[in-house]
Amino acid sequence: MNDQIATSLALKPGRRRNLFAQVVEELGLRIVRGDLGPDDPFPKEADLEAEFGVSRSVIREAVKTLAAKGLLESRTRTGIRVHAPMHWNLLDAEVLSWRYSAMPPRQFFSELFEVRMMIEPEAAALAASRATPADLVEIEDAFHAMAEASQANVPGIEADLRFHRGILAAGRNALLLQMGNLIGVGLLISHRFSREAFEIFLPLHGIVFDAIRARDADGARASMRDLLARTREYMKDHIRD
Amino acid sequence: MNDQIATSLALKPGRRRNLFAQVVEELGLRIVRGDLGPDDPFPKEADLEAEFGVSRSVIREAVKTLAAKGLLESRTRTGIRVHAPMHWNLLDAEVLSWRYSAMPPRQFFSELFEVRMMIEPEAAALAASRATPADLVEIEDAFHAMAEASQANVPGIEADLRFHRGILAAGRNALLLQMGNLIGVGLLISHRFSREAFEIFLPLHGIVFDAIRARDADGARASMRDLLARTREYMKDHIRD
DNA sequence: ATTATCATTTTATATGATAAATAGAGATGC
DNA sequence: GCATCTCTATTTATCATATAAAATGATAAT
Repeated sequence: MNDQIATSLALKPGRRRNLFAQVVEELGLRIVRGDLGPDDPFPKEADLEAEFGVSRSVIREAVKTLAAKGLLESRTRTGIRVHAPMHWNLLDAEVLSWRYSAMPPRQFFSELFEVRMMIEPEAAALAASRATPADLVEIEDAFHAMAEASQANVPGIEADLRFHRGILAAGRNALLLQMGNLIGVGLLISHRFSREAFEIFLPLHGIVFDAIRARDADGARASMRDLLARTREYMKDHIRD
Repeated sequence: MNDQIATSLALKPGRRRNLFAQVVEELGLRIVRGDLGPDDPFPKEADLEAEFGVSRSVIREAVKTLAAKGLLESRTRTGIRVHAPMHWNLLDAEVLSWRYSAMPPRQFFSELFEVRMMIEPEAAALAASRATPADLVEIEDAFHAMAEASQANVPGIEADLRFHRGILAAGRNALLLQMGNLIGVGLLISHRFSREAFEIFLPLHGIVFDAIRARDADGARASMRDLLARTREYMKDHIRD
């Protein structure tokens, strides 16, 4: 096989990642974009081999990966079928990023914040009741890293994520921690469309942390809600599609 | 290869599903149970082949599947490494079910309801504002199916799930819909430990639906919160580990 | 009209070979 | 000593080919 022409058609020249990852990403994007719907005939293994110019193992492993994320299903004789969007594992980091690149940023952001608003204030309240000393240290560390990044005028997105994840972790509920991916993409968007947001909202993070450290569940909930609501308002004017 | 002895050791006699699915489940369970932690040396491909008595393709595809669910990572030369639990896709239906079978039911249930309490009341409120006529029909249908199942004294778990999923869908936020898996497992537990719960809480479902149909967001939120809180209370006394 | 049988298509599994990546050992230079 | 560089051995990544199993839809039998 090794059809160079087909290869160059489908596989980007970013030749750093392995073939498997490239095929997964390309097919994942096509599905999430809606190029390939549940009713469209999906190419069978042999066709995908030919199109991407890769071996059967690569195609099969990519298909299994997408199936594991709920994007499709593959059965003997039937072939490959795209699943309806309700079956997709939307909280999976990869699926989330494909979806981000396939949706208008404003809509994506609004959907995302709707869920964050449900989860994070309650998570902060739980953190206030349950945080271990180690949890508090982690959150405080992250906050200091944010402050330093702000001073040094370097992107503090990583520290920001650590801060929010730290709060989720302190809630001591593994399912909550799962929402970390959402926050990650949310921050990515914020930082992409506004450099200032980070510094503007730094003090509000401090208020959240103080409430958690003071074991003030209601205060933690309220201040987290405030932080998120204000960020959402602010970003409304800064995201352009 | 085809080592019959090794095969019989690891693979259950439930010979209905294919080898791939059996290996995925067995390894998934081992990881979620903690038999294989992030620091333990994970068997390499060749060892897994030998242990399960299956070919490389099956092992590789199983490993890719588990990697797609965030349970592990596989790299050249390093081999396979289990990921820390914070990376697991806990909302994936399969991972959720492995986790359920690996945790004390009470703890699992409590963790699960903590998140449902954050999501579903707000989802109900959103549904009250946003539900399309078709959404309302679907929710009502599901409710009637629940009522019929109750009358006929047959398990209405499927209708119950449809009801809750219908509300999530009516919230018109794809990320919310993702929580459907949580609800599914939650119902499975309820129905497993108590046959009566379903009938006891049927009327409360009706109240939620009425509020949504009346476009009463606050009422929908409150009644859903009530339904969940009471279910949680009730189940507290009925789950035994 | 229902069930049984069969042919065909597609994925599932097995195997063996080569390529690529990289952790770790060991050599080198300062 | 300590850093850096080189090489080697190990492991996964990829390719190629063959055979098995599953399941759909047609066809035949009852």
